Amino acid sequence: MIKKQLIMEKALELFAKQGFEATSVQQITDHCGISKGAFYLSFKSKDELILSLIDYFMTQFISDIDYQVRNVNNEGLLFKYYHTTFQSFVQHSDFAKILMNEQAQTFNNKELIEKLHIYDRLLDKVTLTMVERLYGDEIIHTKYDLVYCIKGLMNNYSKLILFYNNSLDLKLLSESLVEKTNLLAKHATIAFISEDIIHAIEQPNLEVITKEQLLEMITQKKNEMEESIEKESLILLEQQLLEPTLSPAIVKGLIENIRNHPHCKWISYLLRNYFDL
Amino acid sequence: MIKKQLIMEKALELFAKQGFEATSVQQITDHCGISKGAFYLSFKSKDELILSLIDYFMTQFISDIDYQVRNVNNEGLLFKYYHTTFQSFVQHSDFAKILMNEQAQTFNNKELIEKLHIYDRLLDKVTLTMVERLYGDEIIHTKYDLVYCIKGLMNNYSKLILFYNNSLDLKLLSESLVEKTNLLAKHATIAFISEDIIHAIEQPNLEVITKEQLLEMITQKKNEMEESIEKESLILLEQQLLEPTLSPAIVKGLIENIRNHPHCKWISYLLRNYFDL
DNA sequence: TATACTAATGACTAATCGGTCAATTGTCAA
DNA sequence: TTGACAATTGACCGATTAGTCATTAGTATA
Repeated sequence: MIKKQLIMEKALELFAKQGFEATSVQQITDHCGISKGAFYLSFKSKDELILSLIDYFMTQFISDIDYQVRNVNNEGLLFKYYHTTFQSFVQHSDFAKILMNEQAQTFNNKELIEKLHIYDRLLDKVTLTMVERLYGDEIIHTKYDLVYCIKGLMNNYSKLILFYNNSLDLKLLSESLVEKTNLLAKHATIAFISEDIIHAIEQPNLEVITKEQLLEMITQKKNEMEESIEKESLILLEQQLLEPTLSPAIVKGLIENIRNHPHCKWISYLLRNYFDL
Repeated sequence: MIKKQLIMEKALELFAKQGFEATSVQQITDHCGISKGAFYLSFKSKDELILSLIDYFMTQFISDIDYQVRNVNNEGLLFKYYHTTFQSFVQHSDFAKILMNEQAQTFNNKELIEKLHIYDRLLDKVTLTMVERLYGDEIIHTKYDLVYCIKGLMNNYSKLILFYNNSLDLKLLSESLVEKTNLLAKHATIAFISEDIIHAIEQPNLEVITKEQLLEMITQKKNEMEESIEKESLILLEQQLLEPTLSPAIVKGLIENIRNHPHCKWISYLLRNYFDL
């Protein structure tokens, strides 16, 4: 398990520098100081590695943003949304670079492309929730279009952050985008992206996660964790899933406990959704 | 020369479908119905091929946009700018796909990355010119930021056009973006991209083209062209370069004559810049 | 027809890749 | 110390690649 972490870290560096295809397994193992065979003890294939990386970072990223959108009051939410996103990009800039460079069809792995697509839509969903909360009915006809604009602006400025990350002023950038978003939300009338187009794009629905899947994930995570408040909280949440006895306030507190554990961010996100908190 | 065209066309299709790296020279030659050896009679390497494709399309693309910006009056210019761009994208969607997918570091060819960067900046320059003409002094502090927003929005919507190009309404899309651009131009006050940042990014200056380079290009193009009005115009423009005798109006007319010839678009763009028309 | 030339071919090379597996090393209970 | 088992190694395999070049096919001239 430690070995797996090592490989992921070192591979991330190389992928960010050279791209996924251009980095060989040999290079990765050299960089780790292990043999090629050892690599295949931790990962079934090179594809499984990049897949793990995507999962590892995207789940954390979406969980963080979703938490902000759910728990910051409207005043300042938009700023927090942008600022959190850009901070995450800077913090995990190696991963962000991979995501930028390998945007679309570069991978010849269908599973991976679908995965990226799903995370992309989850992010859209979070943004949509925020936009609805912030502007309510006044943007009912333009909300999908607004989400798309936010995404476009953010993508573009993110590129700047990654390639010239000599300490850009993320606060100013976020403020600038807050102003722009408000302008577009309050005055734009001609929407290009309608609900129809969104539905046409989203073809297969996002699968709803079942209780059983949640329980299975929790069981797995428990084994990976050392004894701690987080693990204890997770066990209590597991019991709550099997037999609801605790009050919403307690459940919310338990989820809060595990929120910042890197391995639990995704579960905390899923639980928030499941318990509708 | 015909062979070169054939290879470029067929390769374009394959690159759009599978990506550059994933397409082998063998596949290209099979698709053309020629041998692998024949490929290397037309191109020194696979890299030279993609390089030629980038040049061929980007020069046309930038020339077209630049022409619109220079020759359409302010009323309706913004719409024309967006509409022309999106139409070009649809018309050359195979090339646009390559450009989208292979965005950045995918190519391990420095020359190519630099080339893309240069075209990118040329496009920014055209957009900046337009923005300055449209809004004048009122956006003097926000113009670079505005250009960057326009780019971000356009990039994002372009993706949509390419991947779901089932006859989207380009007119509506353009109108929608016109409205948004006007909103941002007239009401946004907090600019993130300042002139300083632009200068920091643009490191090496865009080289100014010399008269000698222009003459050389014209000589080369003349040999590739059959007898026509376009060729005759080109010869007259060549003489004008060597010894200015014609009035600006005539020069402008001559440039107009060659504007729509696929092989002359770039030269017409360069000449417009050179004669400052 | 014979000659000289160019255009085109495709078998070949050398390199690199992801992935495998027999052999080796390390570990720990008896 | 021994022996059984797990962890680790790296030489090796088959597949694929860009690029080469001796050979052949096609064509124009004398």
